[in-house]
Amino acid sequence: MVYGRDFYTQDARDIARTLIGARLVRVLNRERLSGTIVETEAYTGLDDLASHGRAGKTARNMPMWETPGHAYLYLVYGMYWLLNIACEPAGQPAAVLIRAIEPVEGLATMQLHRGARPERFLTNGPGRLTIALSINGDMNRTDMTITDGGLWIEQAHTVADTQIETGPRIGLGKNVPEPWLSKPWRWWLKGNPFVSK
DNA sequence: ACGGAGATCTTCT
DNA sequence: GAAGATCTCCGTT
Repeated sequence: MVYGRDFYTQDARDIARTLIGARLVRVLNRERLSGTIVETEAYTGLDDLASHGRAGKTARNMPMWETPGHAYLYLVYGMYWLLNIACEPAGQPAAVLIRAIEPVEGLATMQLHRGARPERFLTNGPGRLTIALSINGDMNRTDMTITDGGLWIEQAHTVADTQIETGPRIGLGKNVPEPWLSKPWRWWLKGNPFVSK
C-alpha cells in the first residue's frame, strides 16, 4: 500500500516514527530500486529553530508549506541532495528527512551509482541514499502519494516500539537551544548496520 | 579507529 | 560573506 495524503497530513514526529520499517521505492528506467527506511528525522513548525521553515516562506523551503506528501529536495554543502517529505496540513512548514535505508531491490544499480562499495556503505546516510537511488533536485515537489512520479513510500511491516531508538538530531547544534536539543527528533531501527553515524 | 580538512555552491544575512 | 539537515580522503595512533 502506498502511503497517501491522509498519512502525510499527520504530525511530522508521528510520521517519522511510523516510517521506520516502511519501504522507500524509486523507479528508474522501469527498474525498482528500494530499501527499508531505518532512520528518520523530524522538522516541525516555525518554533523549530533547526528547521528551514523557521524563517518563514522562502523560495527554497516552499515545498514544506504546501500540500503534504510532496518531496522536498534540498542541496547541502553544494554537493548532496537530501530527501524530505512535506508533512502536516498545508500552511505549516513541516517535513521528515529520510536519513538512511537498507537496500532491498536494485542492489546492482545502486552499486553503479555509488561506485564499487560494500553494500553496507551504499545507503547509510541522507546524502548517500539519494545518490544510490538517483534522486536529485529535479524530483523536488514530486507527489509521493502516487506512483506516477517514480518515488513513493509503501507500507511494509510494523515495527514494535521496543525495536526503535530515538535521540537528538544529527549535524545540528548551535541553532538548537534547550529544550530542543534534548527532545527526541531522530528515530532509528535498533542495531541496524545502515543507520548513519 | 579516530580526527581533520577539503570539496563545492546555494541560501540567507 | 559566512554557514550549511554531508561525505570522502588522507594523516596519525
